[in-house]
Amino acid sequence: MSGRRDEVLTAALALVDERGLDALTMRALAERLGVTPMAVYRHVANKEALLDALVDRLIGTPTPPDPSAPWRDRLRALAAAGRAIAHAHPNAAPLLLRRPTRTSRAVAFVDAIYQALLASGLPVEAVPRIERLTSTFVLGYAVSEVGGRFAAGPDPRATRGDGQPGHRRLAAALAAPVDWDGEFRADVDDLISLVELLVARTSDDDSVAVGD
Amino acid sequence: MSGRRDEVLTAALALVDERGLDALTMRALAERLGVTPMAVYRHVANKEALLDALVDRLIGTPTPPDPSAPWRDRLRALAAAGRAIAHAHPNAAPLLLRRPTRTSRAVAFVDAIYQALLASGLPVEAVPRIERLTSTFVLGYAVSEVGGRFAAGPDPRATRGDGQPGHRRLAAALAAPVDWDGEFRADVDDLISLVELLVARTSDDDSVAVGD
DNA sequence: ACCTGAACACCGTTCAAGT
DNA sequence: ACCTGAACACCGTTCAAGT
Repeated sequence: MSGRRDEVLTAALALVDERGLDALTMRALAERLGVTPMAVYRHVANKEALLDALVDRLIGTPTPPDPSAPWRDRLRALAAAGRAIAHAHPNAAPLLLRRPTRTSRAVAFVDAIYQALLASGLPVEAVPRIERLTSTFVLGYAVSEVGGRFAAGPDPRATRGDGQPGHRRLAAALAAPVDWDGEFRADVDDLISLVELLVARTSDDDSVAVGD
Repeated sequence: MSGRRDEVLTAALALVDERGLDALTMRALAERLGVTPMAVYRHVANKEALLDALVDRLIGTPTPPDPSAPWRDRLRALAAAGRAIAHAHPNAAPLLLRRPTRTSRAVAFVDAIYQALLASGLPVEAVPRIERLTSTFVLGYAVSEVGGRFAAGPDPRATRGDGQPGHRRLAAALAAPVDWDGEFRADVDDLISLVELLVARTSDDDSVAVGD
């Protein structure tokens, strides 16, 4: 936890931002720090640990929303914050889906989602599941977006699914350019609608069977 | 497209299955094929292309569901098939979220989802978005699952979010073991409920404003 | 069409040693 | 506490050459 470790992580993240994840080598990192490759190992156990520390630093960036705000706004803010991390560091984004991240900052992030979902009135036993559903979607969307998994290139697209009945019927919709910000907001709003639906089902049914 | 290329991909996938993604090196692959490293380059342009071909092979495995089946069943089958790929090849699974995959097999998979969503009555202009929402979730879930992102280890879990209010309120729910198959089915059913909700909203509102 | 052999410019990590 | 230097066992990929 020496002060130097922070410098190492800052340099590592800068390297990834500038030149991509593949360019992050212990040797390149050492060079950027003006030091021998082996000197890096004083501050980080090995490359795996370096990547984990990087994820922790990424997750630690956003500040959790005010717990007194309405739960819908909190969920929207948390989703936007998760996506913003990937946008701020597109090259590092794939790491977000790569590790358990049990660090305290990651736990704090999850906890903020738990609190928002609890405030919605969702039954306690459904909260962890919906948290995983939500954060899996948010991370998956953001990583797909910056990683180019969604990027339907302009020219190949027209002929892409020609023989496919679904693509043919959707030709017009698929030809239009996509507003990714708008799509993400619509998705998050849909997930909020889903939460509301589950809450409504719970209160409809007063003999709620729990457990076993 | 020579017959040998298939052997190369089969060997590559076997290598990944047995020894992990990191063990897939051009040299190790060559050795498994009983050949010089450079001989592999006759059948695959470079390592990137090898990985892309591997993704295509993974996606090509499942057969699309019978188009005459009810759309809900089709969606469930497609989701299960996507998840099954990750379970069959856990070491290769991370590749699924790593590339655009515009190959014809990937397009066929997406098209089957399009067809199911169109059959649900979802408005045409919402179908691509809900397809992305759905497949992002399915792939994200499956990859997280086999990659250990969800795996809350047994002992660290009890004390994991101690200071966190959300975790504290959920202590009982978080202590219970998770049925991942059941959770996935519940998630897919929830997404189906969401589709139904969007369909209902569309027909409620007869002045559907579209476009611009 | 398919494969080899030597080489180049890299990796992560170990060990023993220095200050 | 922090860093160096040499070494080991690897990488992906090029080029020129062979059959």
